[in-house]
Amino acid sequence: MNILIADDHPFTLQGTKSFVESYGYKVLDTCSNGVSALNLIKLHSPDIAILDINMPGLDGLDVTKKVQESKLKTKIILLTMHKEMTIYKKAKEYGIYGFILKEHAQSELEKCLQEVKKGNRYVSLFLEEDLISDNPNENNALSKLTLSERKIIELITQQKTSKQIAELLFLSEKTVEGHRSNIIEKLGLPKEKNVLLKWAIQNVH
Amino acid sequence: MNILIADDHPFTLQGTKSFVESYGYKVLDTCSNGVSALNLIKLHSPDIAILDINMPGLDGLDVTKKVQESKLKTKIILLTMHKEMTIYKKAKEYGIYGFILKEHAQSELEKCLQEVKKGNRYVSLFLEEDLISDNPNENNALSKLTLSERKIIELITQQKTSKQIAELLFLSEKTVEGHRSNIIEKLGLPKEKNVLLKWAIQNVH
DNA sequence: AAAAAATCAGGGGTTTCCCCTTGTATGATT
DNA sequence: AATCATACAAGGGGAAACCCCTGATTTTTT
Repeated sequence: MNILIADDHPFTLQGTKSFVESYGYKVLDTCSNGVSALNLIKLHSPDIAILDINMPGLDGLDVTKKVQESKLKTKIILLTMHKEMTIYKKAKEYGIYGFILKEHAQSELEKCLQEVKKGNRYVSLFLEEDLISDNPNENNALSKLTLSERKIIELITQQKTSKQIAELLFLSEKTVEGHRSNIIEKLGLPKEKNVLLKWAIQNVH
Repeated sequence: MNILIADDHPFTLQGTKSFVESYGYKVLDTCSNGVSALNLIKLHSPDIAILDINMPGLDGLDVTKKVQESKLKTKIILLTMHKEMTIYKKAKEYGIYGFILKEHAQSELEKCLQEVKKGNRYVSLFLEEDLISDNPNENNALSKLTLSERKIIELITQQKTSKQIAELLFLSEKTVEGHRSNIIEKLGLPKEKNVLLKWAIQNVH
C-alpha cells in the first residue's frame, strides 16, 4: 500500500501524513500542488492518493478528472473544508473512492482508508446526512420536483423571496409558499428557518 | 521547554504537533478551542503556546490578550491563514512572541521556536512584504469594517443567523444585531430584508 | 480629553418562512 | 362511474429572523 498525499498547506499536509502513518500505512511521497500530484501519480502510480480539494493551479478535482481520463488505477480520496454538494457530485462522476470533511477527518480517515484498501468507497458520514434526500433518486434530487417547483427553487438560488417569486411568476405569495413546503417535504429537509435557501445554495448549480 | 498547541482543525493541529516534535521539542498538550487553551495555560503554564487565530469562541487573539492581562509568563506564537494588518497590530500590542503565516510556517516555525526559546521575538518574513501591498488596498469594502464586524460578516456568509453568531462568539444577540445595523450603514446597503446575507454571499471570498 | 469601537438592553415593526388545511383540475387506475 | 394521485392554487396562523431606534456603559484608540 503506497500512498501519495497532496495539500498546499504545509501544516495540513504534515498532519495528514502523520495521521496516515500512525494508522500503519506507508506514505510514498507528498507534494503541495495539483500538477506535482498528477506527475507523481503518473510516475509511481501509488495505490491511493489523498488530495486536498483547494489547491492552486490544478485542484484536487481537476487531478481526479485527469486520473480518470488517463485510466490510471490510483484510487483517489478527496479532502475538503466545506461541504459543497456541487463538488461532491462532480467528484462522484469522476469516480472517487473517498470523500472526507477536514473537520471530522480525524475520526473518518482511518475507516476510509480501510474501506478503500478493500476496494470499497467511503463518503463522510457528515456529508450523507445532507444527502439522504439526495441519494435515493440517482444524482439528481431535482428530478423529483415538478416543473413549477423547479422554477421556484431556481429563483430561490437567486436569493429571491417568496414574495418576489410570486410577482415574477404572477402567482399569489401563498401559492409560492405552498410550493416551498412541498419541496421541503419531497427533499426531506429538516425543519429549520431558511432551509430551502441554504439547501439551494449548496446544491443547485 | 513545554509547548501547548491549540487549533480547531484536527489536521492542522496534528501537523503542527508533528513539526514541533520533529524539531525536538516536547508537546505538553493540545486542544481545539480558545477556552481550553486558556485553561490549560493557566493550569500548566507551558513555556510556549502556539495558537491558531481562527477558532470558535475565544480566538487566538483573545487568548493572547487574556494571557497578557493575567500576567502569565507563557510566550505566545500565533498562526494565521490570512495576512491581516489589523490583527497583526493588535497581536503586537498584546506582546506576542511569534507571528507566522500558515502557508510558510514550515520554513519559519523552527527558526521561530529557536528565537522565542532565547527570549527573542520572531515575525514572519513574508508578512512585511504583504504589509506594503496591503496598505493601498482600500478599495475593498471590507476594509471599512472593524474587526468585530468582519468576524460577523464572515459568519453571515456561512448562513449563520444572528442568534447562532451570538452563540459562537459568546455575545448577546442584541450586540450582533447592532453590528449588523452598523455594517449595513457603513456599506450603504438598501433597506431590504436579508440584505446582509445577499451582499455577503456575492461579495465575500 | 475626545472619538471610535464594542457591548448590551428594551421595544417595535415588518418580512419571511413554514406548517396545516382547503379547494380545483386533470389524468390515470380500478 | 368512482376512486385515487398529483399538480396547482390560495388562505390562516404562528414563530423566527431581520432591521430600526434610542440609550447606556465600558474599553480601546487616537
